Amino acid sequence: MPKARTNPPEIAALVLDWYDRHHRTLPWRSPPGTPPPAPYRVWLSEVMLQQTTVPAVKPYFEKFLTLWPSVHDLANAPVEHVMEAWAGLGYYARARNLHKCAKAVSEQHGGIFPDSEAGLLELPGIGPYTAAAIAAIAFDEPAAVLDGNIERVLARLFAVETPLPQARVELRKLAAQVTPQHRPGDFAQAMMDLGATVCTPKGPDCLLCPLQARCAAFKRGIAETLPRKAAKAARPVRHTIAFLLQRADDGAVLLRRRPPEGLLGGMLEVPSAPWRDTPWTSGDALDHAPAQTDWLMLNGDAAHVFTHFELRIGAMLGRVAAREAAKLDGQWQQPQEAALPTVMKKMLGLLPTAEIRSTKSRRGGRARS
DNA sequence: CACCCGTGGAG
DNA sequence: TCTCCAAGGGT
Repeated sequence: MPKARTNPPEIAALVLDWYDRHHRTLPWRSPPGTPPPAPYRVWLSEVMLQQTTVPAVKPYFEKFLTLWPSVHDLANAPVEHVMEAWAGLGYYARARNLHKCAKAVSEQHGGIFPDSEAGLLELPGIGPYTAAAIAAIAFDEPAAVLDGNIERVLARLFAVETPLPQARVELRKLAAQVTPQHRPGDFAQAMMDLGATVCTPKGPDCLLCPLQARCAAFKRGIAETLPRKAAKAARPVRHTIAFLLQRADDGAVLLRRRPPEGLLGGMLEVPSAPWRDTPWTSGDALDHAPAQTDWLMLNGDAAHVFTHFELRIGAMLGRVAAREAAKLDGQWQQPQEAALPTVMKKMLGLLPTAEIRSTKSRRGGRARS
């Protein structure tokens, strides 16, 4: 177990000094040295930022604050509305847990977030990283924050050559050693900014790094090779056929609510044949159609990449009269207006252009592929 | 620990 | 086109 060769307080001082000169202004952040943002804002931003980039989060953060200015507002909102507002951001369990957490804080903590790392850790959707980040940023607690950025900075600073995820034990220890008692929140954000803008995964800009003189990996010329990681598994391909069923009078499409857990849990979906590892023929897929009608195979297709598999999507087009539509399970929405996960929007994107508009003016017309 | 869980941007 | 991966959490 390599020992830190540098003086931890010196590391923090260098990083904080760099942060004072280079910090970025973000909607959920207070400038260095000023009072921290409300815990609600810190929590909301940290959950949204889990495995998600800053540019992707910005508009969602603003939208949520407008819709639900306080944790009570969010707690009192129907979970369906929260899922809808989250649509497109990904990792939908976060939205479910966000709502659960808001209810817990609102109803069990009087609307006040716990101010300790341990207390925060007990809330839904708040894991080790987020608990430490909120404690440090919102409550000025010297919690050791460790995210992907900080892992990279520390792995390089101390030349940790053990591959992830095993290296985490050591990295946690190093994070604790380096975390200062003073301005721990600014320090955590500074380390993450450093990782995001200077100590980047590829092509780190070591010449601009405030820690260059202390960086063991830079000294050995191996900065870019760290942290080491275990090889990833190949991504399998799965196949489905989307059933684009339109209501004849207004062009609305049939959508269904997915089960609450698992992939895209709780989100709306376009009905589709089971996602399997072999391609479908139109005949086989029809066994899974949501209604008996004339189905037309469309020529277009689409693909969507998930974390652990790729989905290839064909589509069939069907049409039912309003009276028949009312009998089917699910809900009818205009294709452009539905708040859907991206993969479902791609399915709707397979609708022939003429079919997306209201079909009122061309009733009886036949779909073409 | 291993696996599951989205998305879009960068190189 | 393809690979990597971003302020991780739940199970």
